[in-house]
Amino acid sequence: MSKHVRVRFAPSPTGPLHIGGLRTALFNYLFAKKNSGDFIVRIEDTDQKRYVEGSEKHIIGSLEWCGLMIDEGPYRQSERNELYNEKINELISLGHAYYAFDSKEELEKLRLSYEKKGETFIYGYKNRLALKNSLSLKKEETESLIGQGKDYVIRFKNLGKGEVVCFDSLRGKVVFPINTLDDKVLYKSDGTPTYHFANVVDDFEMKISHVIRGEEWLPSLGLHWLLYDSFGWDKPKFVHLPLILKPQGKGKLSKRDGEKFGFPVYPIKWVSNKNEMPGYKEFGFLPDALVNFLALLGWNPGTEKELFSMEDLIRSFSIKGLNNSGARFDPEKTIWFNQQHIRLLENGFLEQQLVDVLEKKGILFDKKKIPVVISLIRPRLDLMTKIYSASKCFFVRPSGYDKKGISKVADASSLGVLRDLAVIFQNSSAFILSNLKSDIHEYSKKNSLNFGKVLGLIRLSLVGELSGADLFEIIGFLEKEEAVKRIETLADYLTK
RNA sequence: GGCCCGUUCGUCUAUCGGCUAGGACGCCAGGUUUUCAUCCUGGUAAGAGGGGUUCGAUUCCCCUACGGGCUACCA
Repeated sequence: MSKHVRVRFAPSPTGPLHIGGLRTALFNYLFAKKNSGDFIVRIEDTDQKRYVEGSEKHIIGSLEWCGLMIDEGPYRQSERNELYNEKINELISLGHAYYAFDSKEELEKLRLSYEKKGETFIYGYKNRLALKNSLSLKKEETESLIGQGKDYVIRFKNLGKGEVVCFDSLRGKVVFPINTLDDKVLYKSDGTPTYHFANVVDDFEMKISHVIRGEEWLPSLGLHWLLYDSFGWDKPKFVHLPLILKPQGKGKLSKRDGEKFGFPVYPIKWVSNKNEMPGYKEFGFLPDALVNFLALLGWNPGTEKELFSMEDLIRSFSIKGLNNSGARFDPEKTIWFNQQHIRLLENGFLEQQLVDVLEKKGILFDKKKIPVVISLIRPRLDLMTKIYSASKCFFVRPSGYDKKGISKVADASSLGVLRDLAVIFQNSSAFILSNLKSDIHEYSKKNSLNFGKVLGLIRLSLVGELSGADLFEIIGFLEKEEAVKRIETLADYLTK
């Protein structure tokens, strides 16, 4: 009975897509897929001045990387001018729009003078007859001005009184007194529509059933509502999503917060002639993890489940689970989600990733040993980019030693201890790890050394730092000769 | 300034009038018998304030405060 679900994601190509926009796209996508509907992408490029080269590519690329499959589009508003022309003429003949000839400078002046009085200038019902437009001028004057090629815009003609009662699926009734609304410009003097007009026309023409967009559009809902009414069109359902706020401080998340706080704000890297900003992908995040995190920022399934695949999200998604207050973005939690999603990965996938890095770095390795390495490093992988740093000790000798690590475990006695350890390793004839462990324990006890510190010393010599896989697993992997060699190398290093 | 929206642990959130206010991230402590990490257990910490309505309000209504958004021939 209810009509076919069609939703759209409508970004403007004024720069890269950031995670706020991505989340809007995601909720649209989830809603569409949940209801076997269509996910449409429409590029809102009515403002040529703000067009940024490469934006569209970045937007589409980001959606693709996250697994948001586009059913229709991308449409471009710049290619649909004929339609808007037709519709604006219709609106004028319906008496709901009019020509206005005031220059930007004149209006700017007016605004300023109102501001000085502590009032707000509204181009609308109250004062439009005192301004230069087709409502105040005689018909001939208007025609002559247009005939002369004078610049004009087309404005929406507000009723001026009463109120417009709108509905938002999340907030219920939203009421705007019409006298606080202005006669918004629908058509610019360059002959292209503004956002408001193109957006409403397209949503109608594309048979959009649900408009799911950011809360920053809520103040425009009144205007949009009136536009639908003026045309006599059926309205879609409206859902205004809460905004994503900065991790710290005031305001909504912005593109510059990434640089400021050191976390990515773009799904994939953004390259412009000015700079190159890595995205979640380049930081080592899995798209599923980003999607999972973003979905839970402003939505909840009503259960205590936290980990979702895209399929899970589609299955559980509902508008009712959406929440209506802004959410602060927490970079820490994205890492946790990523770690969790890495744990869900197939071994084969991780093994292939490791093989790829090793080959790229030109490091020789025994392919049979890859699965063992993966099983050892897997629990400590939070970012995919760490797959190499976490496993390099299995393939190459430390290129240096972590300074903090040295200061933590090394002291005057370390040199002697390392020499002794090399001997213990050497003498461990069968090289059975449990025996080796008890040998080292006994040695520490005999020399009243802290066992943990001794192990730290060994770790430092084998790995180069005080982190990584289980120490005895590493020793077993490297085997006696290599382990001894690395211990002696650290000893030599400390001699200097 | 005007208009619109919002307000539960530090953060993300649950609660559709009965709450000893639940979960997750983070942090802290302990355990997996002495390394790294995972994991497990426990701990920490909250309904902005004031009025109503009600037997009973975090939940409903109003006011204030605070936060957010919009206020362009930008989207």
